[in-house]
Amino acid sequence: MAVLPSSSSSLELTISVPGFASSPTLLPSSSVKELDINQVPLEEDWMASNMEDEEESSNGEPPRKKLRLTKEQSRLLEESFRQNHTLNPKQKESLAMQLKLRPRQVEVWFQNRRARSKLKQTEMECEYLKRWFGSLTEQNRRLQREVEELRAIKVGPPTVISPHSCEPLPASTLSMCPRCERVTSTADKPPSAAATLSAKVPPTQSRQPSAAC
DNA sequence: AGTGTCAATGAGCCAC
DNA sequence: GTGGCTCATTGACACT
Repeated sequence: MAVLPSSSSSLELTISVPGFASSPTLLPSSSVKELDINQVPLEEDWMASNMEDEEESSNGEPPRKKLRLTKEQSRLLEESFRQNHTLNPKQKESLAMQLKLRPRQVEVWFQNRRARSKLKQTEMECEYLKRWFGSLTEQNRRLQREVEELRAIKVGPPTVISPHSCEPLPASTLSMCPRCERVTSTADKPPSAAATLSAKVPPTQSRQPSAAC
């Protein structure tokens, strides 16, 4: 599932460089100054500053900088992310050129973007499972109630409607006519030698009217 | 000051 | 060995 990017259009590329100030949007009190990359299009300068960084990083205490991608850069990255969640080296290179970023930065952005995407997906799945759990709980409650009701009905002695008197009769008074094999009630008639039915006969079955015998 | 966001880093795994 | 990935974590910065 693709996560829709937040769209924006303005272009403002800033990079935090300790000791360097150029952005008017930043508070003057900020200790870390901003370098507007849009105004530094020279490849050598950019490369040179990168080389400086690498040199510095190998020599002990590198002041870690925070790059903030511009909206336009983010937009382009999101666009290419929508097309492909991974980049081959050539795509990475050309995208980096286009965005005036290092290929490594593009790569990192895609890695982080995939991570964010996955996190969002997981969160959505979590939400979905929560809702599902809720509905299952509700369904379970309903079924439990139903079971309780059915149990309550079953507790009383099973009764049947007499085919003759149309009155409810205990099912234990039912018997089966040996000749026609129809259910009759001993309560309606005097007891006979016919085999008596046990109360196990389901009431629904014994409610069938028997006109014979 | 506390917190959230996100670029960046490093470790570990895997395929070639 | 190299390169690419995921994952956990760090640290800079913005925002409240």
